[in-house]
Amino acid sequence: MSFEQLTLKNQLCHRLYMASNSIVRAYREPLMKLNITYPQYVVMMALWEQDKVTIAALVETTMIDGGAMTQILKKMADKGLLEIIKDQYDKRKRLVDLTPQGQALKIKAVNIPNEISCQFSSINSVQAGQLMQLLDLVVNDLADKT
Amino acid sequence: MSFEQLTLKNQLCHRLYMASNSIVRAYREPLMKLNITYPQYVVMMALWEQDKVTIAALVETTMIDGGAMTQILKKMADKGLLEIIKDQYDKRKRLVDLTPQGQALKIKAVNIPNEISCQFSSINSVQAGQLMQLLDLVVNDLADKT
DNA sequence: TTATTTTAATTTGCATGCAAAGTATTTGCA
DNA sequence: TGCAAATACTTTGCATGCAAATTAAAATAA
Repeated sequence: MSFEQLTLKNQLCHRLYMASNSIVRAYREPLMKLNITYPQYVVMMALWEQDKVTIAALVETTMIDGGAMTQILKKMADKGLLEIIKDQYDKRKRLVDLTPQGQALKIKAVNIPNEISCQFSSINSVQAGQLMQLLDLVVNDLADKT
Repeated sequence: MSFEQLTLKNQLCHRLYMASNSIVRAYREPLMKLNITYPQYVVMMALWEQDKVTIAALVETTMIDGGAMTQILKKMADKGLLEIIKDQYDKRKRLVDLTPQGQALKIKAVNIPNEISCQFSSINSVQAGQLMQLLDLVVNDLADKT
């Protein structure tokens, strides 16, 4: 156990922290055209894949905090992108339902992945795949450590 | 340009987002013993490496936002970990100086990297190295895109 | 059935991340 | 020298992330 590990350049975590912040920042401008933030974009992607899901399901898919999710969904509902409906069979649950505008936003968003990937001049698709696999390992290792 | 890219499972960014949040969350408990947050820990690591630096230098090293840095340093100063001194040669600048307590905290922190790495059961050191290299590429590609 | 426990969301308080505006100082140029 | 432009920070407003407390409803046990 040495002090050498306590160095920023040796910290996987700091790398992740910087990379995550950098890439979220990169999304900011393209997403501004859609009038949504990055976490809101994540929610939209989840809903474009599967609509009319419970908030709990959305929390699991996106890994966004439940408390934050409430606030995020409220803002998105205010923008008219979705509606939050009570589940008639279990009144504790709420179902999130995209509005036509929410559905339509997908078309405006379709080019965003390309806009972003254009900024990665030094990473090819193989490396991107490797990176995603390694990140999955990180997330899995850290999951459910209650 | 297909809709298939607009899928959470195909999003490098979402992987990064989840991984970064997960790992910062993992640091929460160990750091609570030191009474600091993760960004504060990053600042401490930077200062343990090099003390008496300007705030601008700290911002560059840590990649923490300047506005946030002001707040973070203020809290750390309140805790007695550091002092913020005016640069006598350039009164716009401030120098950050660790107190003896700030220096001493390093000893209590020395085991944290091990505590964290123990949680990575499915990643070996080679993969960790690969991951860090790939993340550096990401950060570099996205830097200075003003 | 009633009481206890669990589940699903919301709310609250604190700590950032980030953009934009504001404040001192210092530089640089006419 | 004098003033505009650049620097180095700080402040402010908004949007999360996260833990903890709270509320409402359903499931389970007694």
